[in-house]
Amino acid sequence: MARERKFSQDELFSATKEFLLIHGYEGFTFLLLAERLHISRGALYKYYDNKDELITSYMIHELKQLLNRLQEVKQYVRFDDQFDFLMELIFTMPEVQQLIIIANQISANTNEKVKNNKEELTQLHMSMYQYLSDFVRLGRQEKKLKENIPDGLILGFIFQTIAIPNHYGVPHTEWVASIKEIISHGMFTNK
Amino acid sequence: MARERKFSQDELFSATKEFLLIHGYEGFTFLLLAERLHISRGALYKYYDNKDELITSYMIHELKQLLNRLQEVKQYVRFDDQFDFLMELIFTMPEVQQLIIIANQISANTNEKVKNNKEELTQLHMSMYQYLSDFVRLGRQEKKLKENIPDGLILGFIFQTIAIPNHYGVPHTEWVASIKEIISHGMFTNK
DNA sequence: TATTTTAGTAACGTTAGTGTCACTTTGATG
DNA sequence: CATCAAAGTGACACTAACGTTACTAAAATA
Repeated sequence: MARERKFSQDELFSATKEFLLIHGYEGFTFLLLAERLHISRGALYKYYDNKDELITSYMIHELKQLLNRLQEVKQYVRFDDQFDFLMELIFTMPEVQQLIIIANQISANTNEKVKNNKEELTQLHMSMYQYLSDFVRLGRQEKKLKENIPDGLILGFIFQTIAIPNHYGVPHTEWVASIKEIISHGMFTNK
Repeated sequence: MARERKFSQDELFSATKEFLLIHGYEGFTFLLLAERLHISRGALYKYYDNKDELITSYMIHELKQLLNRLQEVKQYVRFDDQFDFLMELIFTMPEVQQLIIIANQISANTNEKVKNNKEELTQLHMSMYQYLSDFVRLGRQEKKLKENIPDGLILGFIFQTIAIPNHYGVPHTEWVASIKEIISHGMFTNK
């Protein structure tokens, strides 16, 4: 290496995440990022040809981390334990859902690197889906999950409910416990 | 009137909705809209000073419609019936959640009209919240809702679950029935 | 210490969106 | 049919983001 960088990849990616969540795909710019990192806009082009390449690279990083932690689910034998683990995991990365949606706005691009990145993202998605459908399969084997509810909805509930805004600042543990309660046994009493 | 408009307010608003959902707040432009309506960009400035004013006006229109239909909830006396009505209603406007989030990106603006529009939107939100908290109160009175679950989460579940993507194209009635089932009694069997 | 390699800068032309304005078009009304 | 008011146009100046490039700065190494 000839000269030290003024910023770390970690700083770059966490700023990327922040701005993507605030401004969305179209509102995300290299200038914004450059200012945050105290470098000039031009410097960023040393590493990424355009924002699609940067964003997809960041998303690969983010999904790899998620996948890494997701595979720990295998350590749990019983469905209930897998469920608890999954809920905890997802609550540590509540923005991932939204980021995936934002990243999907990246259209078919002429850039070769972006194409490759998008393919890698698809692979990562599929790996994630593998773990999740194993989880559902286990639940069905153990007869823990109601038979008539489609797989996609079971996973959808688990992933979507973390995005419910906690407007009134209910304490985290209480909030999570309530969500797990509803997903498991509903919000209705049996009266 | 001196001359007929080339577009109706309905066309304008439905295009606005479409582009907002596709491109988000920052990606929404007057040119996009003008092309869709087969008019020049300049013509739009006859009606709205800028995109914030257009978007807030559109959102007022959208929320008024929702509120209009929401107040029918009063016609139902029993909590269960109100619940059914609410679920059906929300499923007819699944994008409203996302649109509200997008509209919230509009920052404090110097334009007086935009300020007024934003205030009107706040009012509409509060009216909506009134109906919804009446609904929750009824559920608690009838002892239909579990006591330990916070209000915000009950409403959050109802509003958030409509955004779960039905990737595998489960038929609508089946999908809605399953969502109601989970919200009411959970996805777990009692074994 | 001279060389090489990488990091970063600053300026350029380009493109796309913004808001404005003088102008033309259209159709209803006196 | 002349007039007027609203609808619509197209050009203008401006700004912000884009991607490129010739350049300078810094640090490792030979």
